[in-house]
Amino acid sequence: MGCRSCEKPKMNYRKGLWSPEEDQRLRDYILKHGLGCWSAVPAKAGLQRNGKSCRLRWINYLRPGLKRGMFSQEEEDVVINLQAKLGNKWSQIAMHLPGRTDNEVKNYWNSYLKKRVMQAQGGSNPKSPAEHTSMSTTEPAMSMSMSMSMHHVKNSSGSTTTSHDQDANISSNGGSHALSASAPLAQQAFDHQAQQQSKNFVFSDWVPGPESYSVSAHWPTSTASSGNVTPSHGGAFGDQMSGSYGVLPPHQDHQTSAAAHGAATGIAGSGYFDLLNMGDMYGGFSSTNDDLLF
DNA sequence: AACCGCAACAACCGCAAAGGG
DNA sequence: TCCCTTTGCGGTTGTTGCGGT
Repeated sequence: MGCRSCEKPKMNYRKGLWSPEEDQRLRDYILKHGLGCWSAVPAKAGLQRNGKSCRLRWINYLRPGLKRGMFSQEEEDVVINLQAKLGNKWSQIAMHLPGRTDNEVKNYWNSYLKKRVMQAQGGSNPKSPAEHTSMSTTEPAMSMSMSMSMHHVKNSSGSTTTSHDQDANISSNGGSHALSASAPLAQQAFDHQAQQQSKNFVFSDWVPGPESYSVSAHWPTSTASSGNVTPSHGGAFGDQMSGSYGVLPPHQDHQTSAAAHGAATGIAGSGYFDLLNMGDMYGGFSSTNDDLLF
């Protein structure tokens, strides 16, 4: 783990929001050199950030395959139920949500789902992580039933829309019930979705810059899951990271309008790198297993 | 138009675990 | 085995945009 070869000159690191230029630098660097010693990335990429910040930026925003935008009903169900079962183990929860980061899940929970759960529970405080932990290790099924009235909304054939096989396997460790949300919660979540209609369910606006990339990156071969890396929509994103990307409009800032996101979505299916499919390509993507699957 | 409150999200901070020398 | 460094995770804070008054 330690990377003693990494020089680390003491410097005043930049903080705050990332500029498009910084994003581009980091993206370029990772594409060319792959993931390695984060502490060395800033210097080598010409960024005045610390490695920690670079890592976070890559994981939460720049890396390919990320979904952006509202959570689907199924994703909400997964978050609610896994939170009830695991507590605030956001990285573990995120593992079940391809394309979602632990940070995104955490934010979504804190800003929305937690309140919904509280309301559904009659205003009582959500369980503390400790409570979750102890309950999940001893009586997970009880934990589920206590947190909300459960009923099945998914069938065993994997009708979840995440199209990730892993999702079909989500179940309580000790129980036989499928993960699901209570009807009130589901309705509330649906209402929330309706309110957020303007936010399209899109994938990362991770798009190449003005130039075409011809990448021959040094992705750790041991981490390039050959089983998952199966470009099926024209994109070449195998363990060689070879191929060139189409020329796209300049990178949009992450807070662009839904229309801009929609444009990106359209691009994905029109001969450019299929970002949509990448969510499946990197099925296990989460902040906790980048190095394993990338 | 200005102010305020709120929601959403990006990013930082601190801690613990992991790994190499 | 210890020390140091890096990485990963979760909590928290900061920023921005939007709607209401």
